[in-house]
Amino acid sequence: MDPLSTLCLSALPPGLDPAGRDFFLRPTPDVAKDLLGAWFVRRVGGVLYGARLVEVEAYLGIVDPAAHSFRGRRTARVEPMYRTGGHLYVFLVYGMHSCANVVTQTEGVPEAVLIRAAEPPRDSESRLLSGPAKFCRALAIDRTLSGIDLVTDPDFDLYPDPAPERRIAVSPRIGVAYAGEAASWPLRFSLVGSNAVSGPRLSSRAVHST
DNA sequence: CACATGATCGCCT
DNA sequence: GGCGATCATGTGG
Repeated sequence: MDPLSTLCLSALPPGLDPAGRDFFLRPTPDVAKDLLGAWFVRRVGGVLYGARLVEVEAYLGIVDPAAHSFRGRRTARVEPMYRTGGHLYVFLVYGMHSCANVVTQTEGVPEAVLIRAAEPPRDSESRLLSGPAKFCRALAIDRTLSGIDLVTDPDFDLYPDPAPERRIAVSPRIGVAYAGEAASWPLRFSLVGSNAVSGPRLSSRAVHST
């Protein structure tokens, strides 16, 4: 069955405004934290689908050994990371899974936020998007969408949370052991208490208020 | 619950 | 040629 159908939205919660360009033209960890609680929405065949982001990671570009753009690497795959903030960068990992990033910062500064997990509109399938590849699968996102602009594309929108949750868990990024010291940088952010967060359950992690 | 493993291929050196 | 910004399934405690 079509996984998208479980993300069908009859209507968005009231009082939401789509993120404009400026939202994305800020330090990447700030954008990452402000993406928590945001609704990621797309339209397919006139129908609205979406989910609420609960876990993200910041990738800091040329100085970040875990980033695909480390040391300015610029290939066809990574090209969307060099565009202005608000674009989408999608790549394939392990030959079978897609992962989606929201590009940050101004044109030429290749930083991004990896979307790691989201909550579906109805709580019954709470783990459907609890991982970066599961998020992409559930929303039918693949590499053909790499490079689209979330700010101007009529079929995609991002609605930041107007009343952000203050309890944000901060931890090291997942799956980047190859990056040496950078593997321990505190660049993974998640909403405390969400059922949809990926990976090991939070237990004794640092919790931070913003 | 914790760990281990196989699947599968585009991307870069 | 080597290896992933992962997931589902399997085993054992």
